[in-house]
Amino acid sequence: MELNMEELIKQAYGSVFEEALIKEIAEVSTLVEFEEGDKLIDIGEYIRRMPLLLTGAIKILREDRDEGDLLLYFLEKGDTCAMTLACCMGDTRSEIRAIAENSGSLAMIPVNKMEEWLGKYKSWRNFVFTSYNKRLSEMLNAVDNLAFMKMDERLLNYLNEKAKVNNSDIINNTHQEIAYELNTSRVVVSRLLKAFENEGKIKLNRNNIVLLNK
Amino acid sequence: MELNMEELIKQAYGSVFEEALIKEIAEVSTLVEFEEGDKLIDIGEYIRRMPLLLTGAIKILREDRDEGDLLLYFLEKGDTCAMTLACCMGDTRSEIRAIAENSGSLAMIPVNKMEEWLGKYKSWRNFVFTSYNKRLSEMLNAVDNLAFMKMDERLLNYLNEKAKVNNSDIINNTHQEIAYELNTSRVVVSRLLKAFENEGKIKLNRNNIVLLNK
DNA sequence: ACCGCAGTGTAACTTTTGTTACTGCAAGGC
DNA sequence: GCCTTGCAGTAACAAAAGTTACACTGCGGT
Repeated sequence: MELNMEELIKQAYGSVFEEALIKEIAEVSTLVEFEEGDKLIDIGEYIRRMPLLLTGAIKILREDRDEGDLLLYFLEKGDTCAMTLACCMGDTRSEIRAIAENSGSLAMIPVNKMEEWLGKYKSWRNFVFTSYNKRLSEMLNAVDNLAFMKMDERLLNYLNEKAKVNNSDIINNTHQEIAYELNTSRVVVSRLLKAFENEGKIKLNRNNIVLLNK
Repeated sequence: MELNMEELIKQAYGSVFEEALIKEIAEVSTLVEFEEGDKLIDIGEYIRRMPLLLTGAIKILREDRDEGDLLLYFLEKGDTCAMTLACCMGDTRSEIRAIAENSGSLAMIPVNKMEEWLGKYKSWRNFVFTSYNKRLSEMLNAVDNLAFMKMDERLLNYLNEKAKVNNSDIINNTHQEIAYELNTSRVVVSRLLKAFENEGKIKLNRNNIVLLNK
């Protein structure tokens, strides 16, 4: 199962990191493979190693006070989690939950290397800052969704995002699961989905939704 | 008006930066004083100099698609705007608006120094990362507010935050202004405020609100 | 003193979202 | 086959938030 680590990293980060850094990463990191639904990080956990996403997609969730979660954003190939960065650097507990959206793999890097490379590699510094910026930007996007959009628009966005990260127009989720990630109720989701179907935007089946006329 | 720059910086950042760095900052930065209501950064602007807040408070707003804003968070002494960091490093346009909540002052630092210091001073590196982390954390807080709280709770939070940054239990805002920053309507704000008054939480006057029994 | 106006209070109504409850349906296990 | 169970559809109602409309009230300007 141990493929060539260097090749794997190059595929996801070849255009971002310099040769020497890729070699170093390959040396010190361990490969972790995950399956859909795996809980990669939970709220309150300390993070000892920083993950670099090689393949697959991960969803980042924020927990409701009473119950339920809220999807903040997805991570894809070439992403890392800035929340994790925050935890590594600040040595604090995770404020979010990370769950595998589909199967994939990541390289885990020891925290001390992370800091060392900040001084050593300009490309690493750039990567770290770019990651932070991307995450802030996604958070702004999440805020926009919550503050300015009604449920129907949020749901439509959700379906499109989901289709994108899974690279398929078929969404394999129950209404209950969707409701959970949008922090609303199943009945509301069913209602809105039915309306979308009547408008010809989607086709509803048992356990899956097909996006039409993209 | 030109007070001793070094002293000013030391007051706000004495415990964060090392001596040598404070000296350097004092040398290259320019002092900007601002009054309540001054627009410091607007959406779409490029940012050429990075601001360090010395005194006063600044509110950071996100613009609605059609009209109105939404308050994301406040900055206080010792803070900088990570969104600004993002813009400086990434050389992109600002995604947020920054307006002075009250009068104060800031030190403006040329972008190139910022990068130089990243290599030179550990305390600067720490500061930059801490700022990013704080901002991510505040964004999470904004998300929590929007996703999990009803309007009454959001309003109460808003009043408390406002009292804190202005260091006064008297809030000098019209209902209309509050509605604007919470992205709701004046009628809703008046309604909820009246309910708070009936519950003995606040005292309503013309153009100001007094927080009681803290 | 009077006017004008911004700020506030409030009623009445609509829209959006959440809740409860019940129905039917499909797939898998027995 | 039949039962169980999880999923989806829908009605009916409740709560929260947004909208429209209008009245009242201080205050500043003239």
